[in-house]
Amino acid sequence: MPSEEYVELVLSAVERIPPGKVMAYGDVAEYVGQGGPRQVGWVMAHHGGAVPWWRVVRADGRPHDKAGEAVRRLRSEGVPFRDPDGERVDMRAARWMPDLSRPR
DNA sequence: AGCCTGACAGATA
DNA sequence: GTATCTGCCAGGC
Repeated sequence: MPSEEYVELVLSAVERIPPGKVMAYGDVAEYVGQGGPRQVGWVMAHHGGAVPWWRVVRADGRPHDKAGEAVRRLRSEGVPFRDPDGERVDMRAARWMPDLSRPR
């Protein structure tokens, strides 16, 4: 079980993702500098309700909630999809990383 | 220790 | 394009 501090790091990173953009689990892990994609997944599974969880997707662009609420929200934010079905986000265009030079 | 599981990722076939 | 496998990190049994 990750420390509370780790949980906070992950959640704060997710909170910074602007509408219309997304981050992969691995991206979040890289940003917080510890753990891995699966740890981020753990955090989201247990504390995701408090943050814009739908902006965290798999590296291949598939949202966790396939064809469900995530896709609906992402579409309404203008996130580009590779296919009309909304199966996969266009990561090339929608991928985002926090501005390291301007933390907080 | 050994094996299994998971909101994952990358490589390979 | 899909399907599998292996690696990854942390935890549960």
